[in-house]
Amino acid sequence: MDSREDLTARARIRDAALRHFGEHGFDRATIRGIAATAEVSSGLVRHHFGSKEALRDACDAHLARMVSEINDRVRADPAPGEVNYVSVSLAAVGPYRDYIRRALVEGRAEPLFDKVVELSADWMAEADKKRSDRPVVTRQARATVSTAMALAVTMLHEHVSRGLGVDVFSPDGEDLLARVLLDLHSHPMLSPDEAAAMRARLPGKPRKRR
Amino acid sequence: MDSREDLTARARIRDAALRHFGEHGFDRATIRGIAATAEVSSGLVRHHFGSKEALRDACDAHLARMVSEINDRVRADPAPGEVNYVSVSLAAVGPYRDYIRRALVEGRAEPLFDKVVELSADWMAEADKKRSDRPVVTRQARATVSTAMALAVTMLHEHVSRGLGVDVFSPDGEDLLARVLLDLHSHPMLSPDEAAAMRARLPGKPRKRR
DNA sequence: CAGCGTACTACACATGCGTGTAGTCAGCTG
DNA sequence: CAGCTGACTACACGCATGTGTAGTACGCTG
Repeated sequence: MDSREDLTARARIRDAALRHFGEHGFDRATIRGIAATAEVSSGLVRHHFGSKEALRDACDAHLARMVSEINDRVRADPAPGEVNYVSVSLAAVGPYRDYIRRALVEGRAEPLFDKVVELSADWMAEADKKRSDRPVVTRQARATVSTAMALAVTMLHEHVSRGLGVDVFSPDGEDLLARVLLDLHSHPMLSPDEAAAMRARLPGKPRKRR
Repeated sequence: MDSREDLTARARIRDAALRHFGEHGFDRATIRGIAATAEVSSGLVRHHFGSKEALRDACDAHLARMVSEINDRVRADPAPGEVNYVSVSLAAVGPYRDYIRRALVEGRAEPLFDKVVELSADWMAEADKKRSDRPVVTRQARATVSTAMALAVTMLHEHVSRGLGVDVFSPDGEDLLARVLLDLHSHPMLSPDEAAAMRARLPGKPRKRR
């Protein structure tokens, strides 16, 4: 098998950029380095993408397409018991993990985040059916925060790995993480009364559903 | 009041660096820019800190000191009903927020993260007393993941703000966020049986407490 | 074959940046 | 006063990097 994997030069450049941006960050990554990885001249990078920023935009766009595909796949398959399907799906993207992490933290990759929120909201809609009390905040709001939390482990994987004593991206780490998440997600930190009491102590007027 | 705030040049440089690193990131921030903000020559930056990386190390160290102080203060004051004291404390640091965010995501600022985990573990020890079943994973592990989750909103604040429709760092945003967190933390995503079922379906041998 | 557009390369340019050097000035010590 | 040390500045060097330009090879179309 050819090391260039039969991809067009343009695609090879994009993939190399994804890797370099992910590994070193946008600033430290160099067009020359990307070109070398893609086995093309640095001029060709400019020829195809125009500028470094445009190259990153192309990477973002490519990522958005891939996330759409994953999204459709997950949506097609009910995948019932998957708590942290979010992390799983993202981890599955493998080499793109670092890129995604940076993109998310820098506030880019909106479609990615929003798609995952959608998914989360769907799942939450199911869960809400079994719920006795009426939520005081939108499902959208809950899904958003919940998504951010689900992504936290990936975002802070160095620290989480250190705290757990295992690399969270290793099989052992994933296993332990799953057990921790199961525990956290099945044991509320607050009882309903505690929550109500604290909500009552919140400053400002009681907020209506938005 | 003097705009230079009566700080020594060294301190002004450090503070300026904190701001610049936070706003633009380590790479995009320039020693010259930092020097300008601190109203000193770029040479003095080198004189005091030796190199750009050493300057960042000094920032990290300064941050660690501040976090220690916050840590002690929080520990001294029982601060009973504070769910998201983590975010609160960090948000309180204000101008350092962006710096902290980057440091955490880049895997630096270990003392910061670990201190917060400690705090979280303390809180969790209290909560565990009211718990009927015996956790299958360490408190340390739960505290770690829980801390990462608590930090998620700050890490991904752009996306969370977009999802909530309010800037999470504005008063309105903080209020809404508190309500969302109260809801999420008082309603488990999984029932104990569901969790048990899913745990049973996990691959690998059942893991002992570590 | 002529003409032409596209993929692609080699190379030069300009610039911003971290760093290194030399030197000034104030304050302290003997 | 002489001598020294440390805070501080001005300035130049070298280098990496994004970008711009000129040119080549190849395939298509008439």
